[in-house]
Amino acid sequence: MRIGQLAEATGTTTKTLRFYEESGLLPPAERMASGYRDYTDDAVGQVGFIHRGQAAGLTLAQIGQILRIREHGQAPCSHVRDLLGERLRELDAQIAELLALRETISELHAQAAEPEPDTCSADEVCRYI
Amino acid sequence: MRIGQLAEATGTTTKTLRFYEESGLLPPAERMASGYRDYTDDAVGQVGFIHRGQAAGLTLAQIGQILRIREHGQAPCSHVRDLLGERLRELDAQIAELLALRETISELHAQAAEPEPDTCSADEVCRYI
DNA sequence: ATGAACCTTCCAGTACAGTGGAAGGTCAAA
DNA sequence: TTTGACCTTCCACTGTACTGGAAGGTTCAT
Repeated sequence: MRIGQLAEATGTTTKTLRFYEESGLLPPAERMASGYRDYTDDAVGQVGFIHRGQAAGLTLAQIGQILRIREHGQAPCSHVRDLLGERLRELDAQIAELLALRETISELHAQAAEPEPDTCSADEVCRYI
Repeated sequence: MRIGQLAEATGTTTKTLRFYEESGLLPPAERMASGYRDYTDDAVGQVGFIHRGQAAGLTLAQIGQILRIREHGQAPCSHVRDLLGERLRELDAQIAELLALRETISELHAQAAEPEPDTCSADEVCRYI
């Protein structure tokens, strides 16, 4: 399979696949006589793993860690457990922050929903902020 | 006021203040004979406006837009209203996305909380992802 | 006069996950 | 044979908001 076909099969771009290879997330592909990358069907699953990792909120660096543990012949389960736990805590913090921000903005927006004030004092940029 | 004093008064750094000036968020400061930037007290309020804008979830580019409207002598109220409304919609989408992601990760994490499986098939990287 | 603390400019780098484009090679069909 | 789609490498850039550091000038106290 050539890189364009793999890209189509996995819903990504050739640029991204080369970037993944360069980043150590995909093993360097075999090459055809022409120099074109020649992927086996396994590659679809490998890219799928990367995408599932991303969907689970992991960074490419973290996905790379898991892959490297697996390459060393170990089961990366406990590491994955830790990563997911950590991500969960980060997410909770992030969501709380965003909800607080939403409150702030919601109030500002409600105030700003009033008709254009004729009296915007010249010494402030905007009374709503 | 020199730049270090303004930085302290506004809770930021000299690097950041020079960056704001370069980005057009602060008017170029007057200079002393030595070449040092010389700020008036107004600058504290100007930096405060930037910080309040950031706290309201606006980007520096958006804050710059508001400032430029104000410079043209217009009241930027309706523009601010639009920006806040847009930001609110973005936030809602972002929060929904994060909550969905939290669900996904939570499930994966619960599965991964079981004791280390002895049987991790060799053809998958990690059964939890 | 000398050292510390402050200031100046300029260049470059951070994190993240790619994206854009140039210059050139390969392959199949018309 | 030539056109078009595909592939290769390499380098640089995107956006966001700064941050780090070098090399040098200024101010003030000791």
